[in-house]
Amino acid sequence: MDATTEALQDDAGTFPHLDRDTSNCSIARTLEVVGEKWTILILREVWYGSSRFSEFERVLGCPRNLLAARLKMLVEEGILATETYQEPGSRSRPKYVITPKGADLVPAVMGLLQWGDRYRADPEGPAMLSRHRGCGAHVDAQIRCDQGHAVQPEDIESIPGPAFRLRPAE
Amino acid sequence: MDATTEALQDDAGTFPHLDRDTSNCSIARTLEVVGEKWTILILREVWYGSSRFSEFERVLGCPRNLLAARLKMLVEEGILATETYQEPGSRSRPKYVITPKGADLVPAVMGLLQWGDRYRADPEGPAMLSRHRGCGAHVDAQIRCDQGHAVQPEDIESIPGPAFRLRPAE
DNA sequence: CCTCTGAGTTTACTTTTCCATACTCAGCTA
DNA sequence: TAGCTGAGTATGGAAAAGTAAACTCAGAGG
Repeated sequence: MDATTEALQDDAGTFPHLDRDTSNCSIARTLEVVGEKWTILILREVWYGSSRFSEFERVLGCPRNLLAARLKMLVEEGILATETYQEPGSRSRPKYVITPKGADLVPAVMGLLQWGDRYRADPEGPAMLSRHRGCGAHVDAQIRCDQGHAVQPEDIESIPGPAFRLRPAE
Repeated sequence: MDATTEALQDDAGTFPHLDRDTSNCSIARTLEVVGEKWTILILREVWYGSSRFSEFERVLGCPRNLLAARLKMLVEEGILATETYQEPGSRSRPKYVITPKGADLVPAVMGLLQWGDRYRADPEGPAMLSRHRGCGAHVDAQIRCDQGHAVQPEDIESIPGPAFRLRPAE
C-alpha cells in the first residue's frame, strides 16, 4: 500500500469522494459488460436451462440481430462458451454454456432477483423459486464479511482502495 | 400451493421452461426500475455519501435532464426519499437519502461490484474497498440457504413458483 | 443435386434513449 | 429590486435499440 492510499484510508469517511476519478469503478465496468438490454436475461435463461439460439429467441422474444450480438459479446468476454450439439439426422450446431467467470455473476443476479421477489412480485408470489439442491432450503444473496458475520447495508464502510485516484483538474 | 404448481414442482428440472410466460420475471422487473443508464451509479454515489443534485452531477458527469428524471423515478419508486437541507445564507433545498427499500438493493450492487473487482479491476486493484464497520474485515455478496449453508451457483435449483404461468398459445 | 433446418447476417425503418446546451425559477443577500 | 445560486425544465440532434422481413450458409437426407 503506497503512502497516498494510506493517507486516504486514515481519512476514511471523509475522503474526497466528490473529486475522485470514477472511470475505474468496478460497478460501472461490470455494467459495461452486462448492462445492455437482454444481456442479463440471456444469462437468466442459461441457468434456467436454455443453450441454443432458437431457445433464447423463443423464450425471450428478443430480436435476432440483438440476440446474436449479445451472445457474441458474452462469448468474447468469457462469460459464455460455445460447445456443439448434434440432433440425430442434423449437422452439429453451436450451443452456449456458462463459464466459471459467468457463474461468478450469480450473486449479482440473485440480488436483483430477490429484490424483485420482495417488491415487484405478483400478489401470489414469485414466478420462480430458488432452493439449495439437496437440502432444499430457500437461497438468497446476502452480505457477509470474511469473519463470517452477516452484514447490514448500513454497516458497510467504503474506503479508497489501491487504484483510488483523484479526478484530473479541469 | 395450487394443483398446477404442485404438478410442475414435482416435475422440477424438467418443467417446460421454454413455454413459460416470462413477463412476470423478478429479474426483468427489477431491471425495469434500476436497469436504465445512471440509475445504479446514482445509488452508488448515495452510499459513497452524495445527496445533492449538484453533487451527483459533478461526480457522475451525467446530463442534468437524465439526472433529474432518474432521481424523480427513484423517489417515486420509494428507493430514495427527499429531505431538505439549508446552507447558511441560502434557502432550503432538497436532498436525496436512501430508504430501506433502496438499501435492499445493496446485495445486488455488491454482486456487481465484486465481479468487477475480480475481472475488470486495474492491475493494482479496485478503486474502492468495502469493509465491515467495526470488525474491519472485507465484505462480499454471497449466496446462502436458509439452513446457513454457503451455496455454489451450480447447487442452486430453480423451480416454478406460485406465479408460474405458461405463455398463452399463439 | 435439391431441399430442409438451425443459426445466424443484412437491410430498412421506427421508436426510444442519450447527450449537450440553453433557459427558467425560487428565495436569499445586497 | 437586482443579482446570485442550486435545482431543476426544455429542446434539438445523435446514438442506440426495437421491429420485420429477406437473405445466406453449412451440412444431412432424399
